[in-house]
Amino acid sequence: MDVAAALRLPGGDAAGEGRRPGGDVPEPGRRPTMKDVAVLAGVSLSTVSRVVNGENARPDLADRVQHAVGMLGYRRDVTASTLRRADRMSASIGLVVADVGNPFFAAVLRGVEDVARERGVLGFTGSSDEDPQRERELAHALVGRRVDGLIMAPAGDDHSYLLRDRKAGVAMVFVDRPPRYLDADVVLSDNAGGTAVAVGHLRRRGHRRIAFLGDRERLYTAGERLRAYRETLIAAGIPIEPALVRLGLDGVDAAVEATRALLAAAAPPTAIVAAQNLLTVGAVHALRAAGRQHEVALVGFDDVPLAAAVDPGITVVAQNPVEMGRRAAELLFSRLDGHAGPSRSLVVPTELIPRGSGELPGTA
Amino acid sequence: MDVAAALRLPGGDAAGEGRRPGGDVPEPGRRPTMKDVAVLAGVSLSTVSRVVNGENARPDLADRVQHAVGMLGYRRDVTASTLRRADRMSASIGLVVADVGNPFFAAVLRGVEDVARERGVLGFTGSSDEDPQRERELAHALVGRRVDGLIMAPAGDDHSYLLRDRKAGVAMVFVDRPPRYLDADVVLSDNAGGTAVAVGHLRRRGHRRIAFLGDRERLYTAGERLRAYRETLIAAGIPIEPALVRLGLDGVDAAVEATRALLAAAAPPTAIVAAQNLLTVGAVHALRAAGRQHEVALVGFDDVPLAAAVDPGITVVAQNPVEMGRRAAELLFSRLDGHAGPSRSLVVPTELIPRGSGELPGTA
DNA sequence: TACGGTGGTGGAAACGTTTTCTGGGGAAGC
DNA sequence: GCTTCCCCAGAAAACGTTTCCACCACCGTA
Repeated sequence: MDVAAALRLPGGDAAGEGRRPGGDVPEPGRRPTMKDVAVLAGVSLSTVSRVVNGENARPDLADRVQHAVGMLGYRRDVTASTLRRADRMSASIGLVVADVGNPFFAAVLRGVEDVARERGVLGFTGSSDEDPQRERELAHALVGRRVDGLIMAPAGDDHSYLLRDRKAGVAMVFVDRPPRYLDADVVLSDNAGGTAVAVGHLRRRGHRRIAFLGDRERLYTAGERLRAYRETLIAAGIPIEPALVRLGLDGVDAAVEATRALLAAAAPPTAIVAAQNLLTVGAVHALRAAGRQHEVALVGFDDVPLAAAVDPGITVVAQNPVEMGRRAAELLFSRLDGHAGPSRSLVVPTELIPRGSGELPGTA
Repeated sequence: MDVAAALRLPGGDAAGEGRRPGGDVPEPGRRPTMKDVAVLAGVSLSTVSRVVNGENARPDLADRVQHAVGMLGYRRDVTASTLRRADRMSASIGLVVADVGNPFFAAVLRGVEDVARERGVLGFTGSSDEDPQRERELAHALVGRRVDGLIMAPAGDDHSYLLRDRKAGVAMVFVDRPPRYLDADVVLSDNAGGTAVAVGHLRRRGHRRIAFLGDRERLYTAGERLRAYRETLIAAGIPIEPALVRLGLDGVDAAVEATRALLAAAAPPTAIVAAQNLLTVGAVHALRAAGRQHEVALVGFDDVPLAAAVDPGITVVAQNPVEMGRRAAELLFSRLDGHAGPSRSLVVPTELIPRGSGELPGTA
């Protein structure tokens, strides 16, 4: 029986690539719908829907439907389904991070995917590039695609614009950085604790002149780490020396330049805390270029590949981005499953990994 | 005028977080639709649609609509729009790579996003983990969400299952690896050329005993690099020594182990080619652990951060994953724009970056 | 035998949007 | 002044699906 002809479908000759006479317009190709399946199986549309969704139907009818589905290669249209169904669920979520290409955020995304996969949920991903405006556009674009939930590493400093969407039922979880003017679940690294450990570690090796390389202050993580740096030093009775604090560094090159300037100063630091993965890489390069990598101590925040292979090995305060992503996804799905309690806040611990660079002694 | 009351909307008190009496069920919250806008603006549904889509309408009516849109916070439902519109475009694409968390693929995704962003297109991302079955499931899930196109770094060895979807109008481009049993656009790295350069580079330093660390052979890139390794050696009159070829390595640890075994052998290699980023990292660690990093040469395929900071610096054949992603996206969008020519195949060049490890002399 | 309950079917409405179609109003042309 | 044409507003159908509802057949029980 020629199924395709019966239904006026373009014909399912899966092996027929290129069998068409050359040069004709590629036919648009209609996709089989439930109605097609219903006709072929000789049942009603509703029955097809029920069978496809696994609700119970008369066994013989179910068989006919399954068979027709197979013949036509029918696949349910999730978007149409979402539009109609009572719960409006799309099995899709939106992810906004600073940069998909940054290994830290890539790992976060991976963590989210691990959890989402088990539920058959797919995620849209987008990079804000630390631009609040772009973050907003992304969030709107995602909501417009009717995602069930949003996981964001926000760049902006006002997230009240999301209120309306949350009220409309969009679940949201923030990761790496908390929202502002919006009360929502959040998963953070132990920024302050990790930084305090880093500074303390250097202090115990006798360092007093500890420099700080920081990202743009408006970013939450940068602010937290800077704050902890200052507080830890002050608690140790060491005054903050502004010349040793370099902020607003937005990448490897900026860190190289800042480190070079620090080393060239009249009173250079004996140790450096690099508050972000790219800044650590920059500091390493600058230290080596100056030939002082065995002299000036370094502790980085966030681990980097090959950190153990350089000489000296780079001591870091490692984060756990995959775990952060997983946790964020778990919080999100618990909301989608109906959990309605007050917002939760999780802190994923950091771990100091000594590898050499952080154990160089201070000139006490 | 109380807009919300007029339309039976939940009420837009954006500042009213928590004003609800505690403990009540969070109301589901209906989202305003075009119909609501139409009622408020006192025009017909079609007029709202036209205004929202920027078609020309009477200025005074357009103003009323815009105003109503603002008051209600109306946002168009892209999924419903896709369902109805003639071209069925969703402004969404699907991306399937081996692992979102691998820096190489993360960079590819970033390249794709750069191009997609300009068009207001958002991408779903998923990791196949090199599992053909998982790849298939992902592709189906994406098509079920009615993406306009697919960009895939395939794991499987038969992609004819995508034929039906391509016929139905889904554009597809393959990246990093070509499809099989399917004729489609593809963007590749110069795997063979890059490997030949790597081997030639070592040859010129007098190396004859050059080992090869390779990924699972069934992966296209792994196969290509292995082939080029063999061919280059044979062309140079050097017979392949099976003991020096270690395949099937699926990560850092496997590479560490393989390198350790190579070094411990009776006749160890004087140089190593590591055919993938993670394998390079593993080789570096093993060489250092054995204290032979200044003795056994190393060239890696695909660059890694900090490669310049280790001692010796790691010579690599760098790929350009961001560019690969961009090119793939450009090919995809050209198809979506109606380009109907035969499949195109792009090769993105690689670049040898000498940093020291590849310039160690062979014991000629 | 009559009756209410149960389980499952098919028809039809609905989701939020775009598009086709019909019709009215005004401008232009005779 | 009348016709023709064009532009654009509004009504209604359609996209592919789920859900509501009416209905039927069958079962067990009174």
